[in-house]
Amino acid sequence: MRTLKAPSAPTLEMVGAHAGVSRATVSRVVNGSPKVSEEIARTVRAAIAELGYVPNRAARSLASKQAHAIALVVPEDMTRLFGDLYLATIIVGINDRLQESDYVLNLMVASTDPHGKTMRYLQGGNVDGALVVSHHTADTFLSTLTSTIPVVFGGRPAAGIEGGYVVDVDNVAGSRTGTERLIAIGRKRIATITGPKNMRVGSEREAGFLAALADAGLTPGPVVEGDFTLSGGAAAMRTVLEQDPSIDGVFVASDSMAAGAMTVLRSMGIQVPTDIAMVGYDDSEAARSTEVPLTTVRQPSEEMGAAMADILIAVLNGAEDRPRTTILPTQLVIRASA
Amino acid sequence: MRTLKAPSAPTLEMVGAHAGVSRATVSRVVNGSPKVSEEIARTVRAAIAELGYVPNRAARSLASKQAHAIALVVPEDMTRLFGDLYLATIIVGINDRLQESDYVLNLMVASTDPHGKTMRYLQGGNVDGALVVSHHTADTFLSTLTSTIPVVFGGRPAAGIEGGYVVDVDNVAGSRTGTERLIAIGRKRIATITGPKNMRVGSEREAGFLAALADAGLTPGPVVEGDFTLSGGAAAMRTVLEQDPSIDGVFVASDSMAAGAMTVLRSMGIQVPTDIAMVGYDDSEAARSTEVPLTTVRQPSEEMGAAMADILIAVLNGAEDRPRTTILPTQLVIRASA
DNA sequence: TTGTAAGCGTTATCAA
DNA sequence: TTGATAACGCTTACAA
Repeated sequence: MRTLKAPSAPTLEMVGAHAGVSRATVSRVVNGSPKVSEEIARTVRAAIAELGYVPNRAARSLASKQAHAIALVVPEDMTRLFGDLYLATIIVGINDRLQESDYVLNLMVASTDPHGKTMRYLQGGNVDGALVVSHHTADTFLSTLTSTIPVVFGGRPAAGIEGGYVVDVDNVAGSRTGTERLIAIGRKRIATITGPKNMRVGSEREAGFLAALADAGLTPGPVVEGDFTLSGGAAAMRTVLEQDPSIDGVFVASDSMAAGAMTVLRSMGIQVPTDIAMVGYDDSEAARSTEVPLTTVRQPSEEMGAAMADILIAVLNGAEDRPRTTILPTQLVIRASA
Repeated sequence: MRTLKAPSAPTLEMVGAHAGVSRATVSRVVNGSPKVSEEIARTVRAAIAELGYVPNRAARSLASKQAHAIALVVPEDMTRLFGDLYLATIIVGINDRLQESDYVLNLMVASTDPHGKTMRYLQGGNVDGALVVSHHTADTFLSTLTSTIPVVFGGRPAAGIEGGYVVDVDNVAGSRTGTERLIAIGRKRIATITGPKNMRVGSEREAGFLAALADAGLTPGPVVEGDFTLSGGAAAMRTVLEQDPSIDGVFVASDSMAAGAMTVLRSMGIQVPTDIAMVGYDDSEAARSTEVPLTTVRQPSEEMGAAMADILIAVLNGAEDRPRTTILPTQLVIRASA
């Protein structure tokens, strides 16, 4: 049952009274001002703990003209596209860092109303900065944003977008490393199943594959385009085998496709990795669930989220010297398939 | 076109000056108070438009004691577990409704610090209500919340949790429908791969399966417990076949497991649906990516998010008569596997 | 180092 | 129907 009048949340004033100091002093302690004697600070902290004081964000924002909030902007299609852990994991990474700050995350799904409320909200001083999970598909309306508030993109945004910081994964190096694994274990006739070539990730991963082979002086086997789905991977695998039944290794640009490809090999009685070694990409759950556990290239999604948050917070704190682009390394995860 | 010094956002005062009225009147117009003469209202609206006035959320919250914010609380393990579209889709649904209101969504990943900042933040008047995506796993610390602010759970929370509203999916009816599909196409010897039995969804879906068979007067085939993963589904499928090689249908409690199960059938040369018909659950991306597109039971995730938001907003607007529990129906999606 | 006091932009209570 | 005028809880010069 609710009391007639809920005991209102403790204020600075009340904490001050409790600790025998003024509200200003409490404010200083809360904000970690150095000019407070350690003794008083201790008393105040005790009072804060005892009363369970939490700063009122509205009041704080009003007085300081800072929102103490960060927007997480997710293009709508992302929410539909990304079944895999990508988004969720990035969020975990972001959250990790934000938890230590006193910023709050405002989730905005963009594009339901691209030019209206969302933008006005973002530009209206309601958030101090924005994190955009773009995965290379960012809408251009976001470029307006970068001139108003600090923005960090996760994944390089579309070409037209100026300004902002970018955290990205080195796709070329990643697929190069994956391919090199195949070369290192002695495979000579190596094919690849790529992502859609009109997607940046698709072409970048193909580039890394080709570069690794070129460096090793090997001629590439069949290069077949896939669509990042399980069935697409299966279909592509069949095409690869039609084009060249003699291959002994295949680099597949996503784990889902690799899982599909593996079922095809299995059904044809081709042994992995004995007959054909296989390397995937993503280190998603699929990589652990295939019959032969998949050697794959891990994307540091959680680190990516953490880096995005770190950069934005640093910039909000006045860091001027941050590089505009941060490239995170990928990591080869060796399992049984190669 | 930008001035040297960004002109600070227009305030009520400025709009008032522009329109020749007091700030109070402007406030009334903004909030649609009926007691303003239409003529003045028009003038004020013109001034608002001309100046591009947007209310300052912080000031408004401070004065009205309403945060105009809603927390979306996601237990941390959810972010790890739910690769499938479940979470993302619910968020889309929530967002859909919130976009029309003037509430903002605060994303909170719970449990990094269960008893500390998050709870205090939630209870400190920083949000007006909370949406908890519990999927039956809600931590009990959330029960404290329900006595402070309105809470809507998506998925029935753990037993100990009192209060709050619940939006849930009818799992029993869903799996019953899925199983009935198998029966309808003439299968007689039907097995099931269940979810973990200690999870509510797991046991509920098993119950629906058994109920459908009982109604049809059929004896259940093997009932094997899975873990909702692809490889778990594969392993369970092998167990099913060991226990009874003669089955002609299988109801699988998640699409991921169904995908895994299907690879096993395929590798054994068993045709789907000719030899064994299969029905999955979730209608996740996996259902469209399997070799034989999966007939499956769709969870209305987006509608679930929308319902959660609707209910919370209604309650925040003073609705007292809302039922505490809302059950959403599932839907059978027929593809090729059954 | 600490306290006083003036805002921050709204809402809401009174009078007028 | 309108306009003054207090709050709301916090930050931040400015004094002490």
